[in-house]
Amino acid sequence: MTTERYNTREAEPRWQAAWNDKRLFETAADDGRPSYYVLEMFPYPSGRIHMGHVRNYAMGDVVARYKRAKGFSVLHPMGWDAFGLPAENAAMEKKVHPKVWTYDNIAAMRDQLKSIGLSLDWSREIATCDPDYYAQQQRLFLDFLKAGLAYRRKSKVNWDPVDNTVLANEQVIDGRGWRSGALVEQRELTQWFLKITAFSEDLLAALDELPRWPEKVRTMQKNWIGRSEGLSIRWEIVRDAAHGGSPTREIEVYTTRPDTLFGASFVALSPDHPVSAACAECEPELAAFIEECHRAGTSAAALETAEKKGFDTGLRVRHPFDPDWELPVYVANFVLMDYGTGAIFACPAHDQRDFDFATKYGLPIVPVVAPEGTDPEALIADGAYDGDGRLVNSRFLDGMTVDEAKEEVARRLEAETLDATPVAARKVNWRLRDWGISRQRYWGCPIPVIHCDACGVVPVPDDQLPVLLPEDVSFDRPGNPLDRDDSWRNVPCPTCGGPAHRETDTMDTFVDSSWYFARFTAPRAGTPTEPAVANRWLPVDQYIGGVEHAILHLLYARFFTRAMKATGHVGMDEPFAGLFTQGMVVHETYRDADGQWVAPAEVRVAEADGARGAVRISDGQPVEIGPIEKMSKSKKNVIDPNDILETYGADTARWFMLSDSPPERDVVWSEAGVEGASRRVQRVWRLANEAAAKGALKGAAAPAEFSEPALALRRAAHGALARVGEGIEKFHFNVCVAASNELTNALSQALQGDAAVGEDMAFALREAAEILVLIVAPFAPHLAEECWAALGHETLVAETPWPEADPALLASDVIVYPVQVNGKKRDEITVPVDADAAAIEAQVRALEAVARAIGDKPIRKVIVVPRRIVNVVA
RNA sequence: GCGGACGUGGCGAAACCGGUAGACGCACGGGACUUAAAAUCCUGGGCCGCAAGGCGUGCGGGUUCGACUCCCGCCGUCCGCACCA
Repeated sequence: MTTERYNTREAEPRWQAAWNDKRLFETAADDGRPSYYVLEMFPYPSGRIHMGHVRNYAMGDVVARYKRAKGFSVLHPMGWDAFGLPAENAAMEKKVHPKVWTYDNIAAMRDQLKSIGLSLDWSREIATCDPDYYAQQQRLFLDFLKAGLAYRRKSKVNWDPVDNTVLANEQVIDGRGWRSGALVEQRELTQWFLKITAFSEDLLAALDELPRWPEKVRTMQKNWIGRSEGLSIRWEIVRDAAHGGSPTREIEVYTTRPDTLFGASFVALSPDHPVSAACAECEPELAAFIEECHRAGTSAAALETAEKKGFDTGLRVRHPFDPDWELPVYVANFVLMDYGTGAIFACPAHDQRDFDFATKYGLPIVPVVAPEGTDPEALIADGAYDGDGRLVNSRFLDGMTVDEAKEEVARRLEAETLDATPVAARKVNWRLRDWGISRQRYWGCPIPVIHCDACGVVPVPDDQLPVLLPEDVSFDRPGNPLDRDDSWRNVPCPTCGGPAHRETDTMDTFVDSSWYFARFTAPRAGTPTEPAVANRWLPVDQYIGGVEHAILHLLYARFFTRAMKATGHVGMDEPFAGLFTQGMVVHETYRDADGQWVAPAEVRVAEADGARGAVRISDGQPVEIGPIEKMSKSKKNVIDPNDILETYGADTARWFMLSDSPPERDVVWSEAGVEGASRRVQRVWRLANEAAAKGALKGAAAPAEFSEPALALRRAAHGALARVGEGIEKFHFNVCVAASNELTNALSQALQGDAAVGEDMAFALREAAEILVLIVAPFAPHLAEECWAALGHETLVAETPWPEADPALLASDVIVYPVQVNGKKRDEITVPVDADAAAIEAQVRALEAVARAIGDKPIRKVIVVPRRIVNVVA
């Protein structure tokens, strides 16, 4: 037995160099092989990779290496999502230019990623902050502008008056800027939008044609897009406010429950509704109420718990079905301006919000829907009823089902008119809004337009692209450096030559990641894509990343692909045919007696008397073991991949990431688990060397006859081979690892003892070792190369085809039938595969265990399920 | 509140289409090798029970010769969205 150990630190860089020298992972030109595009979500260059990256890229690499071995032409590129706020923060805090900071980080992370041994085509590397990349993004933007898919409008934004910048919703904490702590204002700014709503219907419908996406993600997108069918109803204003009044003669509301119209008790307006504003002009108390709503509205926490509040405007509207029925109009804090028409009619009996409101202000609550045989009043005794039923208290609707009543109301109101136009119209409403992409930031892709007083918004002409970011900027003052850089900002108008200025907003960084997968297919092209090449590779066959991008990134990318199709850059609608969302890497947390977090590296965990305990290594003080949580700096439960790679090597880290836990679930990182993976790596290496010494020579012919032990080993090898291939196709990597472990165990068994082996076993040993090496290769590629060389090969595993499992060895010539009596297993019998049911039954009836189990009852039936099981019914 | 997912040994988990529940691994026990340890190898184990046997996939029902798997009703955990009319 060999006592040496496999030296990962020496071997891994050596094999990486070997792959690199042969340029094995650079994607070949179209050579007629079927193509396969594997992509993992590209990282933000924070400066260090984390364990989540290792897991994500290990999964992608398994697929890439497997598909390559299966004969596909594989595209597996890597790049950097390199624009964004952290670079500007670093510039402010550390006085480093964002560009320098970003490219330094990229260099550091590239080295780290390369040490993992991923089969990436580095020749296609892109960073979204490369002028080459964002130049093409500017072309796309201008094409979208021309196609009407980009436009400018006024929009409310969160404005931080101290930092002079716009904040995203998630950057506003309790109504204050996350950085400055200043009270955030709502400001109207003119912003650029991309018209994602142009594709609402298609983005929704096409989700049903993405069978290889997780159901969860499709559902989340469906909810986000939020299609609803309803009726838009115009209510005539019959009495104006005491002083002043409404600018219009009517109020339009949107409802999905027109059937409840006879249960209407009031109309409610959003505080931002134009009619609310008009009424407020002569009604200081109302103005104050609206102001209060705005203040409360900035805090998400306040919104959740906010009490329903309203203010009677004094306006009265006429019920569409009854000229004598007048309803009050309130301004209510729970009505949203940007959904529907910003106004609703309220039916308290069948909507909980309306119910709360009506209860508070003493408004009527009339039930109009109830299941047959129930008391409508009792139904709403302690809350709104939103279930199904038949109409009551509703005149001509009485007795109808909800659906019938909806249809009847729509039909009648479409026919009625108010001021010569129909009172109501059927309407489909969407929750999805257009995508605001303006950011008042430096480190992003400049929006390539010029503002001219005479000509308006002028696109930057193609020969003046790209609009490059100026490099000489300072971050010592708040606000957008582009805005105060006159030499960059002031330019002549491309149309009239007069004085003009550049757009100083840059694009949301989600734009950058909305098309990078397409750019990878022709990363150096002078146009955004080369359509013929893009069409060969896209859609991405397998995309892998975290669920946290289920909505925004994935929805934006789906929109972008459609917009790029509309502008002639690609030929398909969907960017990702297959999507896999992997779970997080989590770790135990530790706290000392003072409640301070302690890092895993400072802790020693030991088991004593069956209970796990932990102490701090430095002072031996006990440390409390806390819950397992996502790795985060604040809780200090972070494992640095660098430490792992140095101690155990890349293969161990990769192997561990893919063992045990199913890929879609969280994986708990533990020291013991890594140690285990490391032992497996060493064991495979040892067994491969032993098999090389004891097994047949490379390329030896198969003997005609195999003894039972040799045959068993061959079956184990081919069985594992089949299971691993199947497992990879289905993303069951943990099952693949288990299958390769089983083969490792079988090989180890066969290698026991010092006796020389026969020709048949020698052949089986080599065959099993080679299969083991090849099926382990996608998971632990360096190890595989080392073993492959030990087995006498001069070629690389990375260029070796995936072996075919021999079907004859997947099936045994005998079958073990479990024998049940009344569904409980009592015995088992072994019969030849071709044994017929009658013979099996006879054998089972004769079993002593069967007789014992049935006692003196007669056998009623014997069920023989071919190749599966026998059940005796007594 | 709405929507979705999940619940199997001490732990992570596996189980094809309804057919031997617990593969594989972690941790643990016993043994071999060793002056000793590490490493390695062998070996044990769902639970209760001396055993025969019984009980076991969150709980309660149902369908079936047979249910982790299908159906109905609960309980629990996690995730997403959230005043969307």
